[in-house]
Amino acid sequence: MAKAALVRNQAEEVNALQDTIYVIGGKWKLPIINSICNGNKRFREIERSIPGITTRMLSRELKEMEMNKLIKRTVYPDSPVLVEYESTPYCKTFGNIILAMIEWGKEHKKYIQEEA
Amino acid sequence: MAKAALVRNQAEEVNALQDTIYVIGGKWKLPIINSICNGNKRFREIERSIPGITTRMLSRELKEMEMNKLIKRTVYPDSPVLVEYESTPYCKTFGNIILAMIEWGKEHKKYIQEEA
DNA sequence: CGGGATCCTGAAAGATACTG
DNA sequence: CAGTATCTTTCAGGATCCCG
Repeated sequence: MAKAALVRNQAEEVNALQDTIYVIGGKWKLPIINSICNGNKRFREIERSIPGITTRMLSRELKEMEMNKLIKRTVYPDSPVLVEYESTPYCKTFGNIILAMIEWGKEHKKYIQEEA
Repeated sequence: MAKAALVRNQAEEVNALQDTIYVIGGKWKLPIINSICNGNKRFREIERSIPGITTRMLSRELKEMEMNKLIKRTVYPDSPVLVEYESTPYCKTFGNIILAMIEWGKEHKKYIQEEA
């Protein structure tokens, strides 16, 4: 009984972990979420804030994230057209993951530098 | 000055985030780390604990993780041969990330189920 | 500025079979 | 049990050019 419960919980946790990996998989989703949550609103602004990303990838990811209600896209049809992206509350649920990963990355860098 | 500091910190955080994504990228590294940290030691045991993984992927990842000092591999050369994998302290530094991701996955499942 | 449309490659991952 | 060896496929991601 206790054994069964333990096994079930482990399976549940692996599944949860794999689901999360599936949702935020790839190189760009978390950096984009992070950028927008940091207050970047414009396309080029977000682009510049993420080293290495191309317009194509940013465009694709933003579109997908809008469909998935992760961000809100607003067009102000003056000329020239102005577009703004905002994070939704749902987007902010990734905060803990992003913080943990930033933290790990900083520690890792320290570790690497001490070794060298 | 304050602005410069803010910008620098943001850049530093993006880099840390991207470094972390690079290190734990792919579908399998975190689930494997999680499994071993949960006490699974044997190859087939780890394999069974991770839905969808193939022996090939597990074999490759374990080898790489051993090289990177994430795990320790011990062979007990009785017959039949016995092999055990253990997590190193370095491996455990991913704990917070994994916990945050498991937590998110569970919440996400609740959210999906409420919608349906 | 804010993207879209195409074309293309490399690496990740899957399938299957086999070994000591 | 604990893997290795091939072969194949998919697709995320890059490069480039184009548009209003």
